[in-house]
Formats: sequence, C-alpha cells, structure tokens
Amino acid sequence: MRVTQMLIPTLREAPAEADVSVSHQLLLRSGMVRKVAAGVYILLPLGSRVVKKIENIIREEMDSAGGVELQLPIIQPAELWRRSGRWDLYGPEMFRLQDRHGREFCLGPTHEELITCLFAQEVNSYRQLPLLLYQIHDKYRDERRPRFGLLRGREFIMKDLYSFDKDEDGLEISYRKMYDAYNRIFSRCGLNFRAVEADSGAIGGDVSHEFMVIADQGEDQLLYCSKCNYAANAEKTPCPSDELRKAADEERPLQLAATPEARTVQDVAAYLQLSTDQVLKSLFFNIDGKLVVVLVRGDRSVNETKVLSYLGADKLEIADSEELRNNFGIPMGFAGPVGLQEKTSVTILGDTEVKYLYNAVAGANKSGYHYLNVNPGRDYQVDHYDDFRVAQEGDPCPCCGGSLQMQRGIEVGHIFKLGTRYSEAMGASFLNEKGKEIPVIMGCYGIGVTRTMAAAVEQSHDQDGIIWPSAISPFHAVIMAVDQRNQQQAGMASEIYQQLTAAGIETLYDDREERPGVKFKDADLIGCPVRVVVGKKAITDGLVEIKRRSGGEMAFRTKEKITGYLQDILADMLHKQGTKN
RNA sequence: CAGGGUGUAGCUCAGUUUGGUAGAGCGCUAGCUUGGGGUGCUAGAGGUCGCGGGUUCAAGUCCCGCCACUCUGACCA
Repeated sequence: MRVTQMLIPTLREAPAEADVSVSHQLLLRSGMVRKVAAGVYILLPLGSRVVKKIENIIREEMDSAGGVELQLPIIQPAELWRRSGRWDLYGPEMFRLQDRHGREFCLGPTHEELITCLFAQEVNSYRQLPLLLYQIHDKYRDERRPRFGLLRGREFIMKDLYSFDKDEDGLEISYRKMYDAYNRIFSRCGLNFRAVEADSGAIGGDVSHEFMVIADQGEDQLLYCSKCNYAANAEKTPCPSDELRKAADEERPLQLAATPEARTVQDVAAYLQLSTDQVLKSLFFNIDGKLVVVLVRGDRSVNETKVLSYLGADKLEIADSEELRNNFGIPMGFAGPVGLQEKTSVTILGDTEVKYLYNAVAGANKSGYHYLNVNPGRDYQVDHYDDFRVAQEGDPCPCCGGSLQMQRGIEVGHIFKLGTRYSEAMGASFLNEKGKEIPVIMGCYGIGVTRTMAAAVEQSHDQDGIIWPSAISPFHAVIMAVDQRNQQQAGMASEIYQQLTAAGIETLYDDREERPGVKFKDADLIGCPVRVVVGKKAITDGLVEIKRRSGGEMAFRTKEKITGYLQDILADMLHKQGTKN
C-alpha cells in the first residue's frame, strides 16, 4: 500500500478526549481509530487491518478446533431474553429499542439466547453432537462508564463460540479444546498473557477461566502461586481460614469512644492510633431487595462475588446512606454489628477472619462514636461465617500453601462451562442414544477482539509509539525514500516495495514528499516491526538500511538481498512471539 | 448513578476575573527554501465561541436551563 493512497491521519498530540490509557492515545495518534461517541469508535484502515489479523488468527484456531462459523443478528427480540429471564436481569447495560409497532428489541450484548434458540429449532439428535458454533461480530453493552478507549467500549467486536454436547464428558472435551485453542491464539498474537481461574458471574455455570494480558494498567488483579501452577482472578481466589485460628485474647470490657468525623476505616484507625486490621468493617448491601450486613477486617475488601454465590443471589448493590438511615436509623460511617440484631432482623455475614478478631473497633451506630474492645459472640452474633473477603498478595496459595503473587491484567478471553442453564430455559434438547429427550450441555467461549488490539498496544509500546507484535501488525514493513523527489531514491524504493509485496511481505510504502523526520516519526508511531529506508547510501553504495522497530542495530543489504533478509527476520519474530507463553 | 472538570479553527489551547472588532502554535492551501528524526520564510483559507433562553445599547465573557465529552468514585461505613 502507498501512504498517499491511504487514510492515515496521524496526530502530533493526543486529543484532549483521549483519557489516561496509553493504548487509547496511541491508537488515536497513529491514525488507527477515531471516536464517534463515548465508547464507540471508527476503525480506520490501519486499525481495521489489525482487527482482521487478530480475527484471522482466531478463525484459524477455531476452525482447527472444530468450530463452525456462522453469523447471528445484532438485533434480538425481547421475547427471547424474557424466556431466559435475562431481559430484567441485564438491566440498564442493555441497549433496548422498539420497532414502529412498539415491539421490543435489544442490541445483542451477547448471544446465548439466540444460539440456544437456534439449536432448539434445528438440532434434534445426539448424532449431530458435539457442535461448536461461533461468530465474530459486534456486541453492544451500555457500560455505566465506558473508558480506556477500546478497552471498555459500548460497541466492540467479539468472537463468541458456543459448544453443545450430549454429556458432561463431551463438555469437558470441548472446554479443553477451547482452552488449548485460546493459548495458541494469544501466543500467536505475540502477547504475554496468563490463563487464570475465574468466576463465571451472571452468565451462569460453574467452571471458568479468564485469559489475561499482563499489563500494569489492567483493571483486573490476578494472583498466582510462585511454587505451583495455581493462578486465579483475585475475586475468585479462596481464602483459607484454618491457620487463622488462634486462641481468644483476653476480652477487655466494651467501651464507647468518641470518634468525631472519623467515617472511614483509615480515619478511625488513624484517630485511635491503631492499624486498620484492628477495625471491624461493617458493610450494608442490598441483595436481591434484602439488606444484608457483611463484616470483614478493616484492611480487607468484601468479595461481592463470594457473597452472591454464598447466598445464591443475583444482584448486589452497596446500600446508600438513605437506605441505612431509613431502615436502621444508622448514620453512614458509624455502622457496626453491636446491638444490631436487637433492632432489626437483618442477616449478618462474617468473614472467617472476623471470627478471630478480638478487642476490635466497630461503629457504634451513633454519629461520631465507635466501640472499642468489640468481641464476637459476646458483643454481637453472626448468622453465618464463611470466606467473604478478597484475597491479597502474600496470602497463602489455596493449592500448596505457597505465597501468592499479584499481577494486573486485561481480560481478553473468557471461557465458561454453562451446563444446562440456557438449554433448559430455551427448550434446547435432543434425543440421546436411548431415545430419551434431555437438555443439551453447553459451554461458551469469548474473545474481545478490539480489546485484544488495545491490550497489545498497552503491553507493547515506547515513548515514540506502538511496537506491534508482527503477527497482528497492520503491515510487516514500512519502506520510504529519504528524499522522495530524488528520482533514483524513489525509483529504488518503489522497486523494492513491489519486490517485497510480490514476495508476500505486507509493505507500506511511505511515498509522501514529506521531510524524512516526518516520515520517521510516523513510522515509529504506527509501529510496524521493520523499517526499510532508501537514502544516499543506497544510491552510492547500493546498500539499503533495515531497522527493527523494537530496537537493535541497523542492518544494510543490497536490494537483491532485502526480500530474503526480511523474510528471515520476520519468521524469526513470529517464532519468538508465538512461543512467548 | 454521585461528585468534579472541560466545551472557542481539523488538533493543542489562550481570551471569560473587569461585557466593547475572534486569537496563538501546529495542521491545511499556494509560492520560494530545505532534504537522515515533526526545516525556514511569505501570502492565504478556515469559527452559528456546545445548544436554548434571559439580562444589556452591546454577551465567547454575566444569569438560568439543557446537552456532550471527560476524570474520580460507585465496597471500606
């Protein structure tokens, strides 16, 4: 491709709208994407090429794992979603619309309902199983807060595959196929990533893994063991309780203390000159319409996922100050479990760590006061103790007891075993060998394509711009003449460009009559793995300059040897990147 | 959703305090110049100052309402 024939609007400065994320800024500046609305983007020619590269890698791996591609509609009738119960469950994140007759539809945030419905209509026999159907298509989610550019958009491209099996063993095989395929996909994309155990969330099901691109700015925390292979999303990591068990300290008498204006754990601890792990944190949640109190140690976070799963509930929201005041007459910031049950019948859940938290500080349910020396059993009762906290770095590994390490990551893939949650709701059943009609067993497997593109930039860039892994770079190489008006230079650049292109090396020819500095800057920003420059030396000595974007020495080759040389180094890069994990 | 910030040329922003002819740099167009890391000079084009209402002789500027974008938070009581 010639630059003069393309649309590559690079920017010297990042637009003010570009937020804190590096990938957002670089994708805008390098002319890959443009924003249309919050969380909605145009993929410009370069960005579109990157997306296609990623899609094709995914497509190849899905196909070789037995996947079959199809395309489901974006617009979906409400009726389908009512059948699975998710029309209400999905809430304001779903884009909803009506047609001219007032019939309700949504823009598909995901496609379980539709695919399951298709199965119900078209598949009847175990002889047709297993079946792995997938698509690469747009998804729509009205995020409460779109941010980080393509990392959290409201319209995004996703690959979603659904597996249909006749039994659990079959599901296990399908799941394993996808797990392996995902490892190959992200390796081939040249990404540094890690597969972790994950929570399956609102989508239902039990077993689940997330594929995380390792990046310091990632939204997810993942914990992995330095001794064994254990790795999980922090929210999923179980916290052991046995070794916490310790003898009760001497129980000191309960005491009321004035703590004016001290509303947060940090404030209270600082005011009383204690560490935060001596404070009892009492959080009120509205869970499926009922108020529940969860107690954790002051230095810990409540794990909403674990609470939901313990209660078998669907929706959890932190109670606001009004709810607290109206239901309990408790001022925000001074809530605690002491005397709570005398006033109300609220359920109190306690994290196991709290069970052994003696002589703690807790809110006195009275503005400006906390209790000192609060003890479990004596001063308050807990309905259920269990693991309700978020695991942290340094906690023991649930597998081997080793110490857990923390990394941040960007979730680019997520695979789930769904079981029969959707097939039962949508009536997707088949006749088995014995002629008995049973619901099909499902799994679903997603990859955020546009998010993967942004995650790659997040992971691989420098101060000058993007450094694409070669497998997903918009072009393999960029070529330019230092002086495009010099006929000898331009002629040779053009000749080499054609030669490379003919050899299957995707080459971008910067044939603009710009100053060399401008072309160098743009080449760095766009980040193709190899740069070829035809300058004076090429004319006088016949030597053309080749430089890798990732750094290192310049190389010089005659124009006859360039194609072979580039093929070698590109193959070398692909090999290295493909075996990164 | 709560709280903050910002909306002026394609981009980055000044001008708003104290109302009085619409600005700069970059980019764009033309010419000359220059040609290995965003050349230099000259001349140009380009704006319903986010939208609507109000105050005023006069509003980018003051007042009211709305919208968009954005940041932080939305568990730490």
